[in-house]
Amino acid sequence: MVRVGLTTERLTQAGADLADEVGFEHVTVSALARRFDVKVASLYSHLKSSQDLKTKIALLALEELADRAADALAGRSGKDALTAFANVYRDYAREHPGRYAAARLKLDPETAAASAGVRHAQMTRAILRGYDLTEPDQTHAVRMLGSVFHGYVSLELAGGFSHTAVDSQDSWAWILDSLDALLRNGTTL
Amino acid sequence: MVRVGLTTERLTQAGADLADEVGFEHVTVSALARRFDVKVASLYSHLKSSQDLKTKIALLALEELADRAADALAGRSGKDALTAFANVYRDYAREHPGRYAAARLKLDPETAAASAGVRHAQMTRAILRGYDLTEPDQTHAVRMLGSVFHGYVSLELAGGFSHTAVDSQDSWAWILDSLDALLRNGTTL
DNA sequence: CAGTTTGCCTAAAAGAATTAGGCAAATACA
DNA sequence: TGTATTTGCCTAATTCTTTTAGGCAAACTG
Repeated sequence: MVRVGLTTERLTQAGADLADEVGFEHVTVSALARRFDVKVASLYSHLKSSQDLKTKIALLALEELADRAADALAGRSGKDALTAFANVYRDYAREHPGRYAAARLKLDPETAAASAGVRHAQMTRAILRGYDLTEPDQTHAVRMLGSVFHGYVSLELAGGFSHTAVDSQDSWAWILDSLDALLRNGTTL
Repeated sequence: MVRVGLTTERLTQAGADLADEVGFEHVTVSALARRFDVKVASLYSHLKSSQDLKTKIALLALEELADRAADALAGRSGKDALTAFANVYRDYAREHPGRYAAARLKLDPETAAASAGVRHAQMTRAILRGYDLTEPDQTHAVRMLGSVFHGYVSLELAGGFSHTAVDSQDSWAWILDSLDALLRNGTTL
């Protein structure tokens, strides 16, 4: 009976990889056990439940995403920062569709408050400091940016933009131009 | 052995109701059978599989949403149309969170092409006719509107906007104002 | 009212989640 | 180094969900 060396971290990582391969909705404790070639019950020393596994994958994805975003924002401001930030989301979702789906999991309020989700909000506000917005407009703008980024990425991932001849990359650039213009003009449009 | 009168339509309807009550991800053939007080196997005369049920709920939701949107658009144009259309999405998602989640299910291309999803795209284009956009800008704008509506609604539903003092309704209005202004100004921002 | 269709059933297999309790490997400690 | 303790992974069992096969009776067809 050789010990494989399971830990919560390794399980979470492998679960995230599994999500990218088969889709987050198909991540299961059984499949994860198979991947480590151990019995299912063995995972329950490290994970409370199937839901717990999903939550841990979500938190991992949020961390990774926040780390990448922080990297991308370093030394940038204005439209440059906006674009870099937006591309982090889009690129991450394309590279890691399962992890991205996990990041969209609805977390209970305490878990969400302790997650990297708060860093995301902070970074969005940091970007908006490059534009001239005061409250409550800044909050409105935070929400708008979050909506556009998440909405675009998730529609694109679902294949929603593959029917038309127009290239998705062009639409993305156009949208970022538009958002930048919008924010520069403040509320006086 | 009294016959309950199961039909695919009744099952789909009840499945949609169930989704609104317990969440689309918790919709199961077993739960649906329980609701009709019949044995699980009985549903398989009307449904091919669990996936089939989910797809049918998704198609139902897309139809309902398109019907509401068509109603809302009748006799409106410009910002009035834009606002009415956007509110249909948001209101539907708030009234029927399970159905809305179902409508976001990834459908295989043929199913999607035969679904009410195409009406949604057509209506979005109809709204944009009230603004002065030519291709490919119109396509970019279609994608942007879709992203914002879907993104906002899904973030709001996930509770993402409940942490701040700023009212979600105000942000929504601000965003619609911004989009209208953006589209009115064309690409010359 | 006989014949056919068909709706809901029982039965059964297989995958997935979860808990309880056990044995052996790793670690601690004398 | 040998013993004691912890702990990692196991077997076993329960429950729930999905899905298929085959049967009987109710509802239409004539």
